[in-house]
Amino acid sequence: MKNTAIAKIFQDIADLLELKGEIVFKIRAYQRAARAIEHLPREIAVILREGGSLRDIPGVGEAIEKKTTELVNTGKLQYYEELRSEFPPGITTLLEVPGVGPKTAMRLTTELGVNTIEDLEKALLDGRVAGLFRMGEKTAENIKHALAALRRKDQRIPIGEALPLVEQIQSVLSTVPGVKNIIAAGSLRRFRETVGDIDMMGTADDPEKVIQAFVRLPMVGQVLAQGTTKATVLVAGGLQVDLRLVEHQNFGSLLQYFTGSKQHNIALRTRAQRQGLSLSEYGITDVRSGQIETFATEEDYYKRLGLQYIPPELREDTGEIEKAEKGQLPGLVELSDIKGDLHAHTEWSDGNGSIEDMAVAAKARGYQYLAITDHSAGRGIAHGLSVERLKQQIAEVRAVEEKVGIRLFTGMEVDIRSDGTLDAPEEMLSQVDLVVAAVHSAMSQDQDKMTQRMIKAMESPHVDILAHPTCRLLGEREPISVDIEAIYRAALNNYTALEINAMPSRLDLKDIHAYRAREMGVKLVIGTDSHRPEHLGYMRFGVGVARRAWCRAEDILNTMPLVEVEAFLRRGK
DNA sequence: GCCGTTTTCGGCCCGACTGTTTTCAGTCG
Repeated sequence: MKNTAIAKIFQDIADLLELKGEIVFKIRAYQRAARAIEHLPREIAVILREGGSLRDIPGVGEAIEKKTTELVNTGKLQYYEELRSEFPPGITTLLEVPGVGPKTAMRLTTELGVNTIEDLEKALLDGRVAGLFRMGEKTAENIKHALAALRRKDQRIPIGEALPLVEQIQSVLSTVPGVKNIIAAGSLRRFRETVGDIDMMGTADDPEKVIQAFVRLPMVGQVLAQGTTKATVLVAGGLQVDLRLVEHQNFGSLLQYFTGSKQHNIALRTRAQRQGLSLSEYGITDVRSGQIETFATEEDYYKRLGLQYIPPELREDTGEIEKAEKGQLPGLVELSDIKGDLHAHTEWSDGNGSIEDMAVAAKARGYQYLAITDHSAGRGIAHGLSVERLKQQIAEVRAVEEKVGIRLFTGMEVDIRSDGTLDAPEEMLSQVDLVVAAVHSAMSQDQDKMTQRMIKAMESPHVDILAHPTCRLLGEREPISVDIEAIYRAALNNYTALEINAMPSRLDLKDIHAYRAREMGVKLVIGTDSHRPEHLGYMRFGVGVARRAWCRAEDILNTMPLVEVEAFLRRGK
């Protein structure tokens, strides 16, 4: 059983216990464990198989360890089955409706026989909800709206769409006179791969003016609320954007609060409590004296708590606070550390720019090198390179290299066939500086076959990089089924770098995978898989993933200067 | 149910909003 499935069950248990009216602390314990398991960089099944302990996972104690073990070993959990049988099936879906909490859900079920979203809709329409004791027209109306919004709302949107939107908003609002800061907090600032909504914060001399400019932005579809310091709007696709203006001296505490994650903040407050401090979005209060200290910057805020500054990408309550206490947080890789891109396409296969276009764009980014890795001739891939065309391409790469003045690596992105062989003859593979291998077909193979297939490819003496290792497309295609730990080991044994593919639709490896790979000592590389010159800008998305994986510059191959990358390519695997 | 330079027992994050009350429960982030 996968971690995601285990986490889902514990979250479900928390919901059911909430409906049951259990004490909140027990409910929180299950929620915390669910989140911790969801974010775990290793599969629990693997940890157990290797005789490891689950008690190291924060929030997992004796009872939850036992239940997790039962789930992994039998695929079922007695406790969960019994708990579920106490309620009508589907009742927890009611909790997904904003405004409906456990108390309301239970009353809907017991007093109105409402068990599903459809039942709820009917009960709202015929006025039964409004007729409940301590409920009224207004409450029913609010639930009706929330339900409509829930249906309309698209899934969480990829960070690749959200970030450019935020930057548009920033660029307009920062021109309003008197604006000092405008920044997105929340999951976007933590660089999660998808975001549910956008929380923006700022400081300004005249907040009202900024709010007015905000609600008049061209991308705003509907204004939900507008006050003097706060406004909420919907933009295209139903995405909600909040803007909140605050006093300058409070900016640090507020930014910290709204950046989250919730789990990080809870852990932080629990710790502060032991020091006699109480944390809130307004600052840090000394419980005994009642004195509140405010903070203009997050750096000062963390410092006051006796902690190293914790970068937003690490704020997930996965051990960052303990490390910050000891001053042991790693210095994370920055976009400015990147010295080149080792995965790019041109019009020689399915790309949209010439070799020169790509080289010029790479040079403009300050890169020392760029690899041209067009597709091999394999089935399903447009305009793959033949032996003859590759020869011509190499000649052109060399000419452009001379002309533009940037080191260009000749290369190929070669398809890994279903049996693990490479879709290019030896005479091609041996001619290029760098080979990127990737799965593009037969993605539904079973786990054993897929794992063997990829390992076989990595064992080829020519393969330098395994690209987008899990082949997922965010919101579109599930990852392939593969023993990911075996892939890490094979990468290590065969001196193959694993790619963090920076295309916003891929982000593959994802954060927790990259975390574990790094921990095992695997060399990672961030590649944009660019198909046109401006795609080189995707690099920042890959860097975001790497930072969430706690990567330092030295963990990433393409932060290395040219000579070291050349040494890597000559490593004689 | 978890956890410990207060504790193996007794605690457990913080504040705001809303609607329906007549002092607050429920929900949210």
